[in-house]
Amino acid sequence: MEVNSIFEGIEVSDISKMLKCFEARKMTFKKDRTIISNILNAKMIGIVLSGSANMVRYDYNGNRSIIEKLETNSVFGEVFSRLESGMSVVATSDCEILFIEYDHLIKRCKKGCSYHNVLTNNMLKLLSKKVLELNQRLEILSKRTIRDKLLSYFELLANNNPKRSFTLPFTYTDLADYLSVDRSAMMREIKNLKEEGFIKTNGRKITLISY
Amino acid sequence: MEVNSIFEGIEVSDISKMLKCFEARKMTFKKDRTIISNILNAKMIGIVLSGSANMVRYDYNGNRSIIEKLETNSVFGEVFSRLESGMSVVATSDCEILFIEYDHLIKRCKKGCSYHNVLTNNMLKLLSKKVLELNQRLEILSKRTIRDKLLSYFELLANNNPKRSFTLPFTYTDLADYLSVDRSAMMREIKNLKEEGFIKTNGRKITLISY
DNA sequence: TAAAATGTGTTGCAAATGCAACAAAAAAAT
DNA sequence: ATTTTTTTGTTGCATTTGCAACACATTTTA
Repeated sequence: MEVNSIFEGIEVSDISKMLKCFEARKMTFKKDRTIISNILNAKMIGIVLSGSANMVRYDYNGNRSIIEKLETNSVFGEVFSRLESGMSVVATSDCEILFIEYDHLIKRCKKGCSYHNVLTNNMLKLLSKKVLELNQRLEILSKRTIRDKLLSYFELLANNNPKRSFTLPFTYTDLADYLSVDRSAMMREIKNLKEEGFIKTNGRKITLISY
Repeated sequence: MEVNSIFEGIEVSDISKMLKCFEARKMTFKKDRTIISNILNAKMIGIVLSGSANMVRYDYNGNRSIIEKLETNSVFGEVFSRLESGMSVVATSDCEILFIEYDHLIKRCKKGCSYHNVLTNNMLKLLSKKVLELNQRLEILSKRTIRDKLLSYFELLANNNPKRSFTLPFTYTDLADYLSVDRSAMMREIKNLKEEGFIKTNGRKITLISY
């Protein structure tokens, strides 16, 4: 079975007990506020309880790269996804983030909370999922041309949909940052793909054409 | 503490008991032989017991990408690193691979092997490590130019070394595939970096110059 | 609802990259 | 020790990409 939340399969009453035991802290952030920036020290993980965020990095040229899209229940931070220099997490909508020290999660707590096993297994499955997603991301970025990057990303999005049609999960501007390419060059390539009959678009809704 | 092997902290005698319980199979491969190609079905994981291998993919243009370098103790396969279409694992030296079904690892076995917890924790740490590595890889590939890709990869390699000097872990030809760029273009850029005084090279030994 | 900010679509041009092809060096195989 | 294969280093040229600069549409904010 698919695990979506790190607390899946644990009673709500037990969760709040655990959180005390972990000294977890919940914080809220408005849209576009920076949740974390340049954290190198704390071995903290963050859990998106509600809302969404992007993990981004700006290089010295001012180019933004969207490293990762964080939806509700996403886990980020040291271990889950290293926050290296220049990286930050920015809220893309109002959101609630729960911060927990990583070590608390891993080590059996002294009070012998009975749900540590479930938690560990959930972590395992979430991490596996993340590895999968990272590999998909890598596959896309390892493509040599913008065209191939677009097509393999589109393929991924269309994969679940029998009509080979999907809606982009963000703006075209963000898409360019996600694929790490110049926006105008990307738009040009999308235009080419349309003219050559590979795709149809209607705003952010895209349909792949199968010859 | 750093975990390097999935069986770390488990007695050798217990390991062999477990392996029986898991129906694990050990196979040996000669250098350059394909270990797995296009496995989509089996939820197997492979553990490199000795030797090394590369996880590679060829696109329809025949371009090879080195997705991942697998050293001794690396874990690969479904969950750890999805083997998508076109991907394969190729031995880069004679090696021994242990194959285990993923579900066996996760589920408590019926016979109640006592070391399952240790195993799960090791998995967790190995996975965390892998996520970290994947993120580093992503950071490199998300750089927009060959120059920046080279520099951030070199930075990574030099990071441990106070002399800011290191030896490439593979050939320049492989490096190009690892960075997903054209080899000749990469060589040209390395030449530029040398001429502009950013690096010095002596074969595969490279030194970063800090102005 | 008016003004401001952000996103979309487009283009010319310069710069970076990929491709093809080659010679020479180094490594591996016989 | 010779041959064969692989790797390194290089270049000209075509293609792709990034950059800058727009106009217009859409969304957000005041």
